[in-house]
Amino acid sequence: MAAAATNPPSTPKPAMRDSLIAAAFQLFLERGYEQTTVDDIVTLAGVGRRSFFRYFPSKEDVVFPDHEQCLDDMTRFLAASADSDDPVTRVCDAARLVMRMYAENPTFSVQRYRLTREVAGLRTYELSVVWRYEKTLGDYLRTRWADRKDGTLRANVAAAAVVAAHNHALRRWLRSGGEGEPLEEVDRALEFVRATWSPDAAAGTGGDPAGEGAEDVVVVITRRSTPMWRVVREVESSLGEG
Amino acid sequence: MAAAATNPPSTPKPAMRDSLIAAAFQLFLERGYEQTTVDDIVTLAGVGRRSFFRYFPSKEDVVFPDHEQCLDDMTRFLAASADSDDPVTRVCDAARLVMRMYAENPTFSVQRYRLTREVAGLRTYELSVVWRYEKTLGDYLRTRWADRKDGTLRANVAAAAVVAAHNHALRRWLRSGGEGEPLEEVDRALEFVRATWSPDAAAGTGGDPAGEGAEDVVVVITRRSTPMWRVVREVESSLGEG
DNA sequence: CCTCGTGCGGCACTCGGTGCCGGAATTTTC
DNA sequence: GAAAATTCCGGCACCGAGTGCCGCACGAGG
Repeated sequence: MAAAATNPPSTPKPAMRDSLIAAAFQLFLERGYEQTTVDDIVTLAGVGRRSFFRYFPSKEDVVFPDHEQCLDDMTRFLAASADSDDPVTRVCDAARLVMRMYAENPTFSVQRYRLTREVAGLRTYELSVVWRYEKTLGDYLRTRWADRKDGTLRANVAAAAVVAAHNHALRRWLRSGGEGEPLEEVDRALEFVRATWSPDAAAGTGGDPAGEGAEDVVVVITRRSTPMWRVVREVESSLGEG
Repeated sequence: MAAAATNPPSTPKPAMRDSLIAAAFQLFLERGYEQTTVDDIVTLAGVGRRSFFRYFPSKEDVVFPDHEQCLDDMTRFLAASADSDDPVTRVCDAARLVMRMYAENPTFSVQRYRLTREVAGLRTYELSVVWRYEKTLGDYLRTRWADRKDGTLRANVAAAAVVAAHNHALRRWLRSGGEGEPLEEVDRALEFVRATWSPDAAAGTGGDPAGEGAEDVVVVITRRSTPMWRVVREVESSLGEG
């Protein structure tokens, strides 16, 4: 809440926190989550029990040590968006942030996935985290569609759809053990959502906000039922703007 | 799971369970959820502490005493569906079941809503319940769209959209204090989802027997430098083949 | 009358989580 | 460079949720 005000350049890196995470996962993986007590963790880490709860509000939090930061990044990313951006596209890019974070440490992500699949308590905790992401996306869409008819309904449903598509790709990748390129999978899934949500015609320069150089490629998504002249007109006007 | 095999006609009605629910809500409403201990509840109900956990696995469960039954109803409802039914429509009807259950006891639902809004622990518990509904809907859609391209992705996203629309209407109604007709609101919201998901099919008619739709969305990727007439020719020939 | 199954209450215990305090380390200030 | 203040850490004591176990009362059946 009121913890870190300025630390985008480099994290102070508290050593004790990392050692607690390491000790916790070592024990979780070798004897299971519920079979490991907090006392076991702090004994292995060589610190006091009280210090554990200084860095992690609960035992579950040690399993998801980076989500708080990622949620922060997403909030800032959405806050830094311009009014000219397409809201749905922006939200999809925000979801990509989460996937990127998982992809940074594949082995860690897969290990955690195994844990969350087996332990019911961790699953519900993960649900609460996912809910915060969805709420963040929904809040952004709500403000962008404030003047629109059924704006909040549209925002809620769209946020849920984006989260579902992201999780679909994420889980597929995690189930495969971290093989393949997860970013491509999530792009496919999100493009599917975007296609069903801007059905008349969506055209623009390809994804990845940070990636330069691909200005040349144009992606067009439409439906069979849309008349060809409408597609052409939409594409031409979109190209004209760029 | 393996508890009740046959009790659709009439519930055996354990008296102690109901008295525990009544005592719990009385205390929750007058001094708050976290300020009420299980000992307080069983003292007011005049039963032993051990009996509380016989009927409710956790303190949170007493707040949602009917969801287990409702989830059971939904599962049976979906299992009893015919292959001729439109999957999306069927799932929307299943979501209506949940709304109906809330609408049966408006005051109770509103009181519970107030609690879940304030207490974080109850919110996450509710999330886990909602997740089970979403999973049930998703499993049904997955089997119905097993042969379809991107069937599981489509199922996951559609289930999430239906749940989001349902929750949107539900929360609006709960926030209003239980005024108005909740079923109408949820119908509107679900129709919105159905419109964005089966746009070709008109509302009401069973339509679209699971054949069309998957290949409805067309994705075209090309370059800026490609002449428009080549793009059009390519798209038209590609559509002709399909 | 005895027995067996069941539902309930009453412990005693584990473990997650918190408040509080004292001490050590580190930084600030003169 | 020493004293003072702040921060960080460990060690309690404590609360409350949840569980295992045992004993007891009650009703059904031989």
